[in-house]
Order: sequence, then C-alpha cells, then structure tokens
Amino acid sequence: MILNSVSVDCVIFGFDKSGLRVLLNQIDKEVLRKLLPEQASSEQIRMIYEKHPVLTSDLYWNLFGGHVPEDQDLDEFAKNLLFQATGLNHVFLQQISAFGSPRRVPYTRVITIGYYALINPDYYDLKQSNLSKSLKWFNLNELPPLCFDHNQIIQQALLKLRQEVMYHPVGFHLLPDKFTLTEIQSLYEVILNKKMDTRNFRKKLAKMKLLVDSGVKQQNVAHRAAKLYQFDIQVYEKLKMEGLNFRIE
Amino acid sequence: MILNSVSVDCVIFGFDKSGLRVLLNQIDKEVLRKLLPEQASSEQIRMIYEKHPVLTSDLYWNLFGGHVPEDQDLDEFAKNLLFQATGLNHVFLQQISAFGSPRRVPYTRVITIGYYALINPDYYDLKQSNLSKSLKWFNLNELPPLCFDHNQIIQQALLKLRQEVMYHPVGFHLLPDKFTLTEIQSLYEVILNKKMDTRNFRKKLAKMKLLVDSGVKQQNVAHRAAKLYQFDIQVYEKLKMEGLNFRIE
DNA sequence: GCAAAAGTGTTCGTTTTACACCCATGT
DNA sequence: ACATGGGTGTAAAACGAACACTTTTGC
Repeated sequence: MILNSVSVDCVIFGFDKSGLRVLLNQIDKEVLRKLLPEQASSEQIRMIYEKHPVLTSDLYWNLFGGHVPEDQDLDEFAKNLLFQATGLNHVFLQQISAFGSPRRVPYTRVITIGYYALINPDYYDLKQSNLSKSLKWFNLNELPPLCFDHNQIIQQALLKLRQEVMYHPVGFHLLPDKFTLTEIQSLYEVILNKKMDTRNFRKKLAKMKLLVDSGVKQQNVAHRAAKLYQFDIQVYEKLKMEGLNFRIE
Repeated sequence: MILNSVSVDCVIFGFDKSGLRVLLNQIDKEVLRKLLPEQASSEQIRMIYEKHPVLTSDLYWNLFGGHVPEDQDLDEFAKNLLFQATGLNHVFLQQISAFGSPRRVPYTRVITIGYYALINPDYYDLKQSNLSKSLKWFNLNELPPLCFDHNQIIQQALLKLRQEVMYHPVGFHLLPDKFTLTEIQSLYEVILNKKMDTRNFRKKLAKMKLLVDSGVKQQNVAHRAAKLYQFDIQVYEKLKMEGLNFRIE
C-alpha cells in the first residue's frame, strides 16, 4: 500500500562543461489520469484538461518521484527512486523540504518531500537504468515546461545546493572520481553563479588539503594536460563535520 | 477533513538566563487513544500499552503539533498551531525537514513535517494562550521523556538553528525588543555551545552595524547598567539576504 | 610557431585572534 | 568599600583580494 497524500520527488543534478543539468522524466499519462476524480464524466474530464493543459500535453516533464509506500522510510524510498531512475546506489542525496500547498496538484492533496541528488558524470548515459527511454538531461537554463510546482522545487533545490556548497564539501559529488582543478573551479562558478580568481581559488583549496594529486594527467587534450586530483577521504569527512567556508570574493 | 498520514510538529524555542528552552505539551490521552487500531480488544490494548509506555504514562511530553487539514498549506498550518500554543502571530518560523520513519508512531504511519519557532521572551508567560495549562517550558538540557521521535526532532531543530545562526541574523528573534550586548553574546554562546571573547564579539557586531543604541539602559541591576540595543531593520533585511559570518574562534 | 588552457607569487589592506584592566552601579 | 558585571584597545598573525606572466601540449 502507498500513502495517497505523500510523495517524494527527486531533483537529480548533473554537471558537465555546459553547466548544471537536471534529469527529468517524460510525464506518464496513465499516472496523471489517476489523479482525476474517479467518477468524472468525459465532459468533466474535457473541461479539466482544458483548464490544466499540463495534464494532456506531451510538452510537460516532471521530476522523478512517486508516492511513498506505507512501509518505507522517506530517505530509503528516495534512494530507491534514484536507483530506479539511474541504476546507481550510493548517490549523494539530501532532503530539500516538504512542499505542501493545498493546490499544488489539481484535484487531490499531495504533500511532496523534495530531495536533491548529485550525480557523478561518469554515469551520465544512464545505461544502467531501465527507464532511460523516458528520461532526459536538461540544462538548468533551458528547462522545459514542468508539471505542478516542479519548477519551484528545482529552484529550491538549487538554493539548497548553493547553501550547502558554500559551507560543506559536497559539490565534489558532481565530478568524476578524478578531476582537474579547473573543473572544480568551474563547478563552483556555475553553482554560485560567480566568476572566481584562479590563483586565489587554488590557494584556498590547497590550504584545506582536501585534494591529493592522483599522479595521472588528462589525456588527448589540445593543450597542456592538467593534473587529475582525488579526495582525501579523511579530510573530506572532517570538513563534512566541521564545515568550511567557500564564500569567495 | 484532515490528512491521516501527515502531521506538523513545532519545536518552540525560547531563551533566558538559564539557556535555551523548548515549549512542550503534556500529552493528551484522547488523542493517543485514536492512534490505536479501532477494533483492538482490551487485552490487545493492555499489551500495546505495556510495550509502549509512552502511550499511558503521565511522564511523557510532546511537541505541539497536529494533523494537517486537507485545505491548509503546511506553513499556514504551522503558523496556526503556533498561534494556538502561544497566542502569538508573526513569530519566526522555519521548516526543519520531514520525518518519515515507518515506525516513528506506533500502529499507524504518520509523516511529520518539523518546524522550529523562535519566541521573544517578553511572551514567556503565555498569558495569551488558551492552552497554557497543558504547556510548559523545559530547559534543553533537562528535557522530560518525549513521545515518539520528538527528541530527535528537537535535536535536528537545534542543528538547523545552529546552522542558521552562524550565517543569518535570526538568533535575535529569541531576544526581547531591547537587549544588551551581553545577552546577545550569551545567546550565541548557548546556541553554538562555545565561549566567545567579549571584545572580539563586540567588534564584530559593531562592524555589521546591525544594532543601534536605544538610548535606554537596564534598570534595577546590582551593577553598572548596560546599554540596551535594538535592530536596525534595514541592515537586518540586508543581512538576511546576503548572509553574514558569525563563526567565531 | 601558435593557439589553448595550465600553472604559479607578491603585495596590500582587512580580519581575526589573543590578551587585561578600569568603570559604573547597588548594597 | 566591595562585589558584580559593563565596557574598552593594541599588536601580531592569518586571510582575502587584486593582479600578469610563463609553461606545456597538440595541431
């Protein structure tokens, strides 16, 4: 059994050269149909559809989510959703907040608990997901029309991510296991929407001792190859606890 | 109609010389009884009570909360609860997160949305509340046994408050309209659980220009009377937006 | 050899820290 | 006159901001 009035929605973030991206799901009309009053006549349904184009159009996308099963913990269910969508376990996942406006979903009351996840771009092609056909990455600046209040949830997710990234070492989850200093700088620049000074940024990173040289360099680049770095897990855990200050300029 | 599977619980914080306090509610047995399976026999109920002493004892207290009405927004409902409990409007109120472990409430599945509120101690005596008889302030270090996961919710509220207070000017809501610099320092010390240096603390405050001298002094104190300060609302709004850094030492 | 990005140091002003004594008031 | 907390300055160290050129590599 599922709880009719509680759902979970996941804002799945990815990052690459083109910026921050969100993984969205093409809306499933069967699911939407279930939201309508059970005894609605076809005339009523027509009117409802007219009033809420989101319910019929192929243009609308949504966050990956679902109703919470009666016997599952929220975090656990969010993790399951994420596994369904991406085939990945052990993804960084964090609750945003509850969204509970009474009319956020038409014709029924659903409170949704928003989560955001940070995806390592090595898994961008979603080959491990069985739902990959209905899923697509969208650039944050070019989002399609979204169902319900999903746009608002994404904006909140972004705010939370910003907050988090300034004071905790979480942004790194959006990078591959080995990454260059330029990549991490551009990650921060995109998330915080702010240009940063390379020398100062690197000094700051160096002082934290969070990164260690992997000994490997970039391959096949048309310019000087950059060193690839990795975390120091111990330092990472320490900074996760203590916090850090990444407000720059 | 209310949503059976969604509640809101408020951690109501107060502050005085003795430290941080939380407003708790003596548990209402009628409400608890409703949680039990409707057809439970008296023998079953006896066993349930035995297994869950929280359901019978007079010792247990709970956060002020309730099930969400079908037509009310979460924030709005939290505000209403707060008004019921304290008689106050316009209280600082912020969502903590959703708590959804499947067994957090025995015999039924309830996901609760936690909020925390910061109360101006001028209103400590709750004269405006019609529920004042069942309510009591508890020192955070001397909490009574609590129902369900309410202790955990309080701990989370405290963590959120700590986070918030370091980077935004919210702690001030726990102080009366006019307050001394020593009061605000001890507020920070209690919340962050850290001794601070008076001279450095005051220099930091001065630099922010958040406080203005009210022109008034303490009365009837057995030592030199301290100046009373107030906010500069403009600066307060600015810092609320931009954030500030109150990590000290 | 040139295009493209990687990598690196110094200076200066600001902020943070550590630290101790006198002041005003009530009893 | 004494007890209680209020109020204040300075020096040294760390940090943050601004700023430009050389290095490596692939084509």
